[in-house]
Order: sequence, then structure tokens, then C-alpha cells
Amino acid sequence: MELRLYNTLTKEKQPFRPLDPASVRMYVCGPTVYDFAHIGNARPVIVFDVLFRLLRHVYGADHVTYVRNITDVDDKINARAARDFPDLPLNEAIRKVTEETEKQFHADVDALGCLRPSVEPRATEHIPEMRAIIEKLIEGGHAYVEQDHVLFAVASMKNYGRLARRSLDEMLAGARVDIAPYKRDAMDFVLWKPSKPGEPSWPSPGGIAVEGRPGWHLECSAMAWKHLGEQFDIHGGGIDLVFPHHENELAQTCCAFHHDRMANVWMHNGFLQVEGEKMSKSLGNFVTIRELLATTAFGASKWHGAVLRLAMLMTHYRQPIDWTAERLVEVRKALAEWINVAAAAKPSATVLPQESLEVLADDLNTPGVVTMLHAFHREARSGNAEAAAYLHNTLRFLGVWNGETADEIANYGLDASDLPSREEIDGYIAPRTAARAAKNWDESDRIRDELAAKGIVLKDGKGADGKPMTTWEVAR
RNA sequence: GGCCACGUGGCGGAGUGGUUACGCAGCGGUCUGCAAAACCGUUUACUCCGGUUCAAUUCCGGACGUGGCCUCCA
Repeated sequence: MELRLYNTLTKEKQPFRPLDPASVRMYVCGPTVYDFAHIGNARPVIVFDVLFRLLRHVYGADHVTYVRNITDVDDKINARAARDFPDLPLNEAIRKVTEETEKQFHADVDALGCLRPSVEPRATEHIPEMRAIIEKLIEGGHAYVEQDHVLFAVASMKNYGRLARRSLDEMLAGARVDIAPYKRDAMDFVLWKPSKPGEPSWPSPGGIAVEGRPGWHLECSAMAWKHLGEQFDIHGGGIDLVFPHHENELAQTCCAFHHDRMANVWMHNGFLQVEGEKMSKSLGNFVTIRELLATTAFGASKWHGAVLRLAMLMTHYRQPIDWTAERLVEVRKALAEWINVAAAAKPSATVLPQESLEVLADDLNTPGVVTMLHAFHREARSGNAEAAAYLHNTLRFLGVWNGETADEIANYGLDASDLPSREEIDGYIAPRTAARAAKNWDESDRIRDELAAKGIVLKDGKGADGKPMTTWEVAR
């Protein structure tokens, strides 16, 4: 089995060869904690969680380090804090915003079945590393101080733009931004900037007298360095981050440490649309993870985290995905059926069946694995115990099943107080079975209709003993 | 305006230079008192226009469409 991953840097799928198989290292850009995560934010979290699981499976859980940062210093955070807590001192307001947002983020991604990364470093805890990188860059002639800012000089780097595959000329031709007066070159970007009064601030590098704060891209270079070293294996994130964020991270790290590479493989997940349109607050289709889990705002239903996770994995991570209620309904139905069969199966001794592993190892072909699940399910239903075990293990491995019952998935979010209890339903079924035995169809149908009015659908079948047996499910 | 990605049947969604993936829905059937469920079977496709080729949905070029980046947005 060979793991193959698509690399944005080379634009091709290539065999994955870790720098050190005993210590496989992955960095994924995490949230800037200023607002609840939306469903688009969930995509990289889920996708790279699957990759994390796969790497642990292949190289051993103790030999994989997954770092996903929390960016807790940022202009947007400052703005949100000032807006939401105008009466508090800014730094206190910021702490409230970042703490609350981080807590909600963890609750959200836990519900989506994601493992916690090995390390979740915070930007504000890595200011010394950031300053150290800046000093190295200045020393190496890759950065300069101007008007209390430190800027990265893109002209000092030969390959600048190679990740995004655009030349400096192209970028300049397309630039529509006013060039700040402290920049030598239009494409130079901020490593450090002075803080306004009241804003978070730290002693500045580069001999700057006033206190300041880091520019955007620097925190990831600092945290990756601290926790993964100067070079590591995989760097992931959303495709929108390719430029400028990852390009600039790469530039900072490579120039500071004098390497040709920061990460060997750069992976980017595709974007998400909602009901065929781009997600935006003005269109009113902006949907957070929390809303999907806990409210009926989307698709008139609450959605179990496992359903959201599977709905995400149904599309290959590099493809665009259209997030629709129809998709969620389909996934909910399939997952509940799979769990029904998988729960009755004895798990296989192999953690991940070879068939599933091979598909997954081909650049994380999760839709291919979904096809395997359909096949396992079909074969399991016709009595194949091995297929049932494979279904069980693959669902578990993907993290789309964490021991819930099929009912918990299918009926998630329904208000139990609006539905008859199990005992109550049994109280209807028993007399109906008697009526059916007496061929009293009018009475039998009346009871069925009465339950239907209460949201319960009856299904008549035969039990293992060949006698009539009635089961039921909640109508949705 | 510059750069980039994507465009598969009603929907979702892989894949491949030549042998109708798969799932949902639909349709037909079996079963059932009826219905539902279950089971069996089954229709519909590769945006358009050129080129390469014995052969293209698959490779190349162009058009159109959608989306992304160039504006600290996954």
C-alpha cells in the first residue's frame, strides 16, 4: 500500500515519503477565533482529521504529530471585541471573544467527530518565536524596518510565488491595492506592525522602540517551527489560503532557516457553496456549524454531527461542494441504515479493511470509500458477515460512526415530547396485530392511521420465526 | 483587468484513450388484506466547438458557465 497525495506545489499526485517515518509531521491552519465557525470552516477540519487518522494508521499513532493552530491575535478579533464589549477594556474584551469562540469551536469540531490534534498552539503564546524569525530575516537581508513596521522583501527571495504559481510581474499587473508608503516593493508584506493604544502589544524586534504586534502570516511560521521543526511533511488548509497566506509563510520560513522547502506536501481543500450560491451574510445563507447541530435553521431540521461529517466526505476534498439540505437528508438515511447493519456485526480484527485503505490512500478518495460502504452494506444484508465487519470498521475509521444507534442518527433533533413513547407505540401495535390476525382490516388500518397522525410509520414484516412482526420508524 | 480551479444522467458522485461504476430518486416486478418496508430488475450522462487518434467523457486548444485568489475569507 502506498499513500499518494496531491501536492499543490508540484500540481501532481505523488507518493508520500515522510522526512522521518518515525515522526510524521503535519500542520493545518486553524481558526482565527473571532466568530463561530461556519460550515465552510468545517471542511478542512474534517478532511485533515481523516488524513490524520490515515497517517496514524499507516505510521503508528505515536509517530504522527498534527499541529492545528489557534490564531488569537488579529485585527478582526480586535474589531469584534470592540463591537461586542464596548464597555470593557480592549484587552479584556479580546480575551472574552477569543475564549468564547475557541470553546465553541472545540464543541463544534468534537461534534463533527474530529480527533483533537496533537498540539493546538496559540499565536499569542509564540510571540518570542515570531520575533526570532523576524530577527533572522532582517539579518539575512530578507526583511527591513520602515516606519516602525517590519516588512518582508519579496524581491529577496528567488522563488517567491512558486506555490501560487504566479510571478511577481503577474501579481503587480493584477494589483488593485494602494501601496502602503512604508513598502519598498508593492508585494512586500507586513511581519510586524505598531500597535495602536489599547491594542494588544509586545516588545518589537528590529530595534523598533514602540511596541507592536505580528502580521498575519507570521504566526503559522512560528508555530510550525516550534512544534514541527524547520521542515516538515504536510501543510494543509483551504484553497483560498494558497495566496497570500501560505506563499508568505513559505517565504518567511524558507528565508529564515535557509531551506528550499518548508513543507514537502501542500494540500488544499476546495471551497463550499450553499444551495448553489456562495455563502455570504448578505445572501442570508451563511450557516454555522452550531446552527446545523442545534437549530432547525438549515433544511428545517437539526443535523447530527456524524451526518454533517459524512456529507462533507461524500465529495472529494479538492472538488467544490454544494452544501444542500437534500444532501443531508440522503446522508442521514444512508448512515442510519449502515449503522443498523454495522451495529449487529462483530468488528473485524483489521482496523481498516484493505479495500477501504487502498481507496483512501489514493489522495483521500473518501467518495470512493463511500462507494465501498454501499457495497459492504449490500453484501452484509445478503448475509456476508465479513462485509458486515468491514462496514463496521470502515465507518468507525472514518469517524462517521462513534457508537450511536441508528435511531440516534435518524431521529436526531426531533422533539421527543411531540412523539409517542416506545411503550405507547407498543400499546397500539399489540391490538393492531390482534386485529390483523382476526382479519379486521378496518380496525387495523384505523390504528395505523392514528399512529401516522402522531408521526409514526408502521412497517409490517415477518420475524425470524416467520410470524408477522411490525416495526416502526419516525416519519420525517 | 491578471492568475487559477472546476463543468458527468432528475440529484449526489467516482473513474477511464476503446468493455453502460456506485448511491438516492423514478419506473417495472415479487411479497403483502392494502400501504409502507424489504427484495429483484431497469431508463436517463460525460457543457459547447475544433484538433490529435483506428477510437475521446478521458489528451490538446478555444468558447461559454460556475467558483477561487490578486482586498489579513477554510
